[in-house]
Amino acid sequence: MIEISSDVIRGYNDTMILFILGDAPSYGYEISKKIKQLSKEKYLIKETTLYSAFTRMEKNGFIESFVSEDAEGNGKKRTYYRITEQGKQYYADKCEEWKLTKDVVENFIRDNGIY
Amino acid sequence: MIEISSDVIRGYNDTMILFILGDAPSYGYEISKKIKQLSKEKYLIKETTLYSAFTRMEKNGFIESFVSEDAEGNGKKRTYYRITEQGKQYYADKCEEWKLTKDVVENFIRDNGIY
DNA sequence: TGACATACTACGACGGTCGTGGTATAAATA
DNA sequence: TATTTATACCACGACCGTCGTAGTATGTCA
Repeated sequence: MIEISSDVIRGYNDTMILFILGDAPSYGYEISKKIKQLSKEKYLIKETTLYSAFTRMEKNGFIESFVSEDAEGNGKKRTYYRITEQGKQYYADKCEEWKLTKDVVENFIRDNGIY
Repeated sequence: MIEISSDVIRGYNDTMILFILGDAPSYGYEISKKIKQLSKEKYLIKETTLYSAFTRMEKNGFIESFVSEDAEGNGKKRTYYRITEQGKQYYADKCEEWKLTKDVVENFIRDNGIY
């Protein structure tokens, strides 16, 4: 089983989080579950990576936090994050960048790595 | 003009170098020119990134260095690198990993970044 | 009772990238 | 002849996203 090293993904963790926040505000644990699910179990974001991304992105103005009870109404307080307009712009830029990146990298990939 | 941040490419610089060394041994300056050319001027590897990749990959056994006069026979000595069997295996693994990575990231990309 | 899932945070190490600056030779241009 | 540009390489240290470790706390299920 091949694993995706996090160094490859580096630079796209933020994009994945913003993709999810584009649908609705969410919180740490839920986001990590959604990343797992959307990647078909192929990628699991580390907790520390996730929460430090929150801190960084809030500082950068890409997301905003607010404390709220969760949707199930069980009275639990959670720190939710919502995407900002700036975050949406950043996400759109990243989507463009991805296309370029893909084009570039694929020039250096051989099918099955065979010469 | 959108630029590819190096953080995205991080983790694939080594792969690009090994792709080029898969054809024939080469040296720093030539490799950087080939990366520029193969990426259609969309990616320029930084000199320091390139030379520190050589050091790292030689330590890891992916490449071997040897000093030789260059092909034009002008008597200039250059430090050439050649890919090893281990390097070929690493490159093949990276090609496989790339497919996975692409699949994963694309689940989080929206066309034109629009919701 | 004990394991497991949920929910979050602090701290510090790791390592690839990159800015800065240095050395040296050769060719081209003014 | 003087200067610039291209070639060719390296040392050093800062930066920063990632991640291992560890800790806190609550709820659920067996």
